[in-house]
Amino acid sequence: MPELPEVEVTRRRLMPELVGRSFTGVVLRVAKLRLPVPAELAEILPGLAVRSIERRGKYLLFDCGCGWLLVHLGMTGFLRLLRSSTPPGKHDHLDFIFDNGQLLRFHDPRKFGIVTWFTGSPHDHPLLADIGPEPLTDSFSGEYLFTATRKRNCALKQLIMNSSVVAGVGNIYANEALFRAGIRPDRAAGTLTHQECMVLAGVIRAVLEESIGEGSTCRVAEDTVAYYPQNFSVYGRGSGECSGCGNRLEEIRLGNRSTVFCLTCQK
DNA sequence: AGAATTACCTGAGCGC
DNA sequence: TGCGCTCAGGTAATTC
Repeated sequence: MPELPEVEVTRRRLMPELVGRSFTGVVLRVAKLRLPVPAELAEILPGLAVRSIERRGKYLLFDCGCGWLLVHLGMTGFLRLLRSSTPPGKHDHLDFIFDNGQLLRFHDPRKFGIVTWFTGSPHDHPLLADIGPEPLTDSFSGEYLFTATRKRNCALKQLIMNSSVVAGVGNIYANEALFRAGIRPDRAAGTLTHQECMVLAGVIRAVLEESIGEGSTCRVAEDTVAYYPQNFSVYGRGSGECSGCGNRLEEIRLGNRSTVFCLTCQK
């Protein structure tokens, strides 16, 4: 389940390997992802070099000069760099072959991912145009969050998971951030005080940065990938005890998403 | 406009 | 052993 930290770690891992490299080929085995993978990639990409790899929310953007390769890992997707002779396995839907004998392989059992191509400005792409501020930049702040929560009656957790409010906060880090901020996930967003917004914005940034810093959330070895070896305070601990007070954690569903919190520590 | 619901997909885990 | 069920969850589309 790649969330923003996993996507960022992937970006940082791929940058030094791929920037300056040219595509020599594309092997498309399964095109039916969340959006169809355009077959034209095989004609477009060869000869183009990767100038940079950027990230917007959970989307990876490979800058190819005349256009962009847009990749989303969905729920179960990941990208691996392999020798170009490595035989594909199950769910290895797509390979990008590079001029140094490496291939970038897209693997995604649930096919919730996206691989597509576009030209023009990322700001204008329909998948990217409405994404809110990046939580790791100054465009996301307590002040912003205070404004964004005014007159909003939805549950706070659903609001911070709304990508048009803030980019890239998924279920895991929404649960974790609210626990650390001491705020109940089912609070109506509009009831947050200015001070609570300041705390929450800082905590969202902190949990994401810590996860990126650990770098271990997306550990990629030869042919094994493990997401989230670290321990979470509340996520996945529905029947466990609160690390703060020892009381039993509460598990509810918000927007059909598993939501875990502490009735004592979160107000 | 905002909020709630649904669709997409496969593997793991469970009860029987 | 295996069937059928539920759950996991990002996000766009749809509906209210």
